[in-house]
Amino acid sequence: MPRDGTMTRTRIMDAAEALVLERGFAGTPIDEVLSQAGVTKGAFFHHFGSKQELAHALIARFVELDLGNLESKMGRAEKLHRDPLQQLLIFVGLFLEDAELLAEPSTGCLMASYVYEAGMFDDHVLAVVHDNVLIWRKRLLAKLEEAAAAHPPRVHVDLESLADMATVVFEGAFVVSKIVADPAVLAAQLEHFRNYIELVFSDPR
Amino acid sequence: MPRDGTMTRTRIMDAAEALVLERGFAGTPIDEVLSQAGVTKGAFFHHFGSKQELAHALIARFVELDLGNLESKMGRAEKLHRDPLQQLLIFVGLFLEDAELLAEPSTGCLMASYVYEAGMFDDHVLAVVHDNVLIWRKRLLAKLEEAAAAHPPRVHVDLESLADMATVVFEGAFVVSKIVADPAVLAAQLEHFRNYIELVFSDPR
DNA sequence: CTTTACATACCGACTAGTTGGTATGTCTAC
DNA sequence: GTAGACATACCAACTAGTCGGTATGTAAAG
Repeated sequence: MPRDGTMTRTRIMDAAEALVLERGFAGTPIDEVLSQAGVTKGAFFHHFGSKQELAHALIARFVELDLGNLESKMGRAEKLHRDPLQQLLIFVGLFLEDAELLAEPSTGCLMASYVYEAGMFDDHVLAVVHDNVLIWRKRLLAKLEEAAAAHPPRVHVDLESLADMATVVFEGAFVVSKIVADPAVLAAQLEHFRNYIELVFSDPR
Repeated sequence: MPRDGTMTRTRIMDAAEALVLERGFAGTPIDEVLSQAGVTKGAFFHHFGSKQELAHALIARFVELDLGNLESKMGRAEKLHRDPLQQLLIFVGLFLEDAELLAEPSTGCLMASYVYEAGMFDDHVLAVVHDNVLIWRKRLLAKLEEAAAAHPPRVHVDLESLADMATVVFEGAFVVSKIVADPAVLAAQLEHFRNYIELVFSDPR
């Protein structure tokens, strides 16, 4: 085996992701990525055939981490309680824990960044984003249906869109958090989301 | 006065806004705007001193319309009912009416588009976005405090972040709606938001 | 153990095309 | 005629991508 290039590749991707989240994909020239990562143009085009290929690598890595986070937290929630409603509340709570540690506004979500430049990417890249959101929907919907079976909702709610609400809260909170330059926005919104679920399914007294 | 240029100016801005929402600001070359608007480079630089000046004009117009929408709907809600909680629910309902008319996903929010390219804009431009979100927060917070006074919340909620939740829902729903290519997302999320407010303030029975 | 062969990792000058912006001229309404 | 509303030609800087070449590691033949 020749020398290992994964270090260089990772440094390029780290620098690129940070820049894309701050300036957008089209607003991030390759040269800027290179100087941030401390590598040369030759190294870049050795690892990525084109800028578009970098875009794909970035979103693929982002989504993989995101799905890992989803599964990890859902798995922990499922082990921490037997009741599906409580599992959901714990699941949100685990994200809340993370959110409360933020010292400055999150750099945002690469998916949203891409969506607001959708015209720059081919369908291949956008499909990764699309699939990820549908996986979140499916995973949360299944859990919501379990919860609804055990705890009949006190008001009528559409469960599929309630599942989507998780993604909506994250994406919306990222945007607002950046606008008002306040890292606490995400935690506060997650708390409202948890409240809502609790109120919807709480047994009427 | 010689010929009226407001028509040309508007056409440039309309074309630019559509393109920016689809491809981002950096991803939208002036030439593309020109061909879409059917005007020439001379016309463009007659109306805007620079591309950055176009960015400012776009967000200023967007925010002005947005604030008009806020005030208009809040005003209508306040005339349709005397109780502040009901006013809030009607307020959200009026946005819901609009959302239900959407035949395809909204083109999104220019503020979010700018935030995900924040590094491209000067503080002057970003401040317009910041101020707008704070105005929404202030307006809704005042109404929420009235509502809370008349209807003590059944659970503890932070009213300021609940006010922000309106913006969060819009921004988040725009993103998700675009990702899953479904115009119904916004209406569904607004309904959840309305439900939540109702559940929080509903008098316990 | 050393030489040869070969593969991956990387370098940096160069190019073809694009982009924001300018310079200058023309037309039109008053 | 003059001032604002355009049009056309043009430029300098930038950008993605290329290309010939080098460095460094593995593996097998001698």
